[in-house]
Amino acid sequence: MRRDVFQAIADPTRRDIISLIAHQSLNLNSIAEKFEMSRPAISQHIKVLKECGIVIVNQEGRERYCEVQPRKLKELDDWLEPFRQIWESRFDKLDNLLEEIKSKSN
Amino acid sequence: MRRDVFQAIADPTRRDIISLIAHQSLNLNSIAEKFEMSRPAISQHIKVLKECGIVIVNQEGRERYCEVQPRKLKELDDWLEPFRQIWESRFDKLDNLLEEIKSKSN
DNA sequence: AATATACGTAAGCATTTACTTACACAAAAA
DNA sequence: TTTTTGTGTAAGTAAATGCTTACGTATATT
Repeated sequence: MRRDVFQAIADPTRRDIISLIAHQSLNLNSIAEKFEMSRPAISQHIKVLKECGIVIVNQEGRERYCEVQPRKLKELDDWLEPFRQIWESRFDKLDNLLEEIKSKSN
Repeated sequence: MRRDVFQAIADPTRRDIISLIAHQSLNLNSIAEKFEMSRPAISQHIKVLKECGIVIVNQEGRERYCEVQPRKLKELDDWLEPFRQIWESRFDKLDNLLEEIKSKSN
C-alpha cells in the first residue's frame, strides 16, 4: 500500500481534517462531529494521515488528540519548488496576462 | 469522477510525467518511452492531467505535444500557504531543531 | 495507393479506496 | 460495580483506479 503525503491529501475529507486541526489539536469525536460521515470513516482517515506522518496522535485518558505536523507538508512544497520557479518567471506571467485579457473579452 | 490537481498528482507516474515535460514539451510516444508501462497507460495518465488542467496538448500533424501549465500547480501552493506559515514559525523551527538533536543521538 | 506511424479509446480485470454497520475494549463517570 | 464514553478494527460493498490487450483512425511516408 502506497502511503505518502501526495496520496494522503488527494482525498478532500482528509484535506478538510488537516485544515480543521491545523491550529488546534482535536480529539477524534470532535473531528467526526464536523463531518457528515460516520466516526469510523473519520478514524480511518486519521489512520492514513498518521501512517504518512501528517498527523500524530496524543492519547489523554480515553481521548486521542490529533495534531498536525506541518513540517510533513513541506514535502509537498519541496516537490513544487522547481515548478514555482517556472510560474514565477516572466514568460509565465505574460501567459497569465494574456489569459486575463482573454477572459475579460468574454 | 473527481478531477482535481490533488488527485492528479497523487499518482507517482503522473508526477514523473509532469517533471519530465516541465521544461520541454514532448509528444506522447517520447513520454511513453521513458516509462516501463504501455503507451495506452501513459495516454490515460495524460488524459487525467489534461482534464484537470495541468497539461495542455498541442497537435502537430499526427503528433501530440504535451505541455505543462505550471500555473495550475499553484493551486497546490495556495492550499499549502496557511501551513507554510506554521512550519516557518519559530515554534516549528524549534521542533525541527529538537528533532535534529534527537536523530543525531541515535 | 499501400503501408507505417502516432495516437485515442473501449473492454476487461485485479486492486485500492472510501465508505458502512457491527462489535470489542479500555478509561471515566455514576 | 455497572454504565457510559471514546475509540480501533473487522467485514462487507460499491465505485474508482491503474493497468493490459485489441482495435480504430487520422496523418505521414513510400
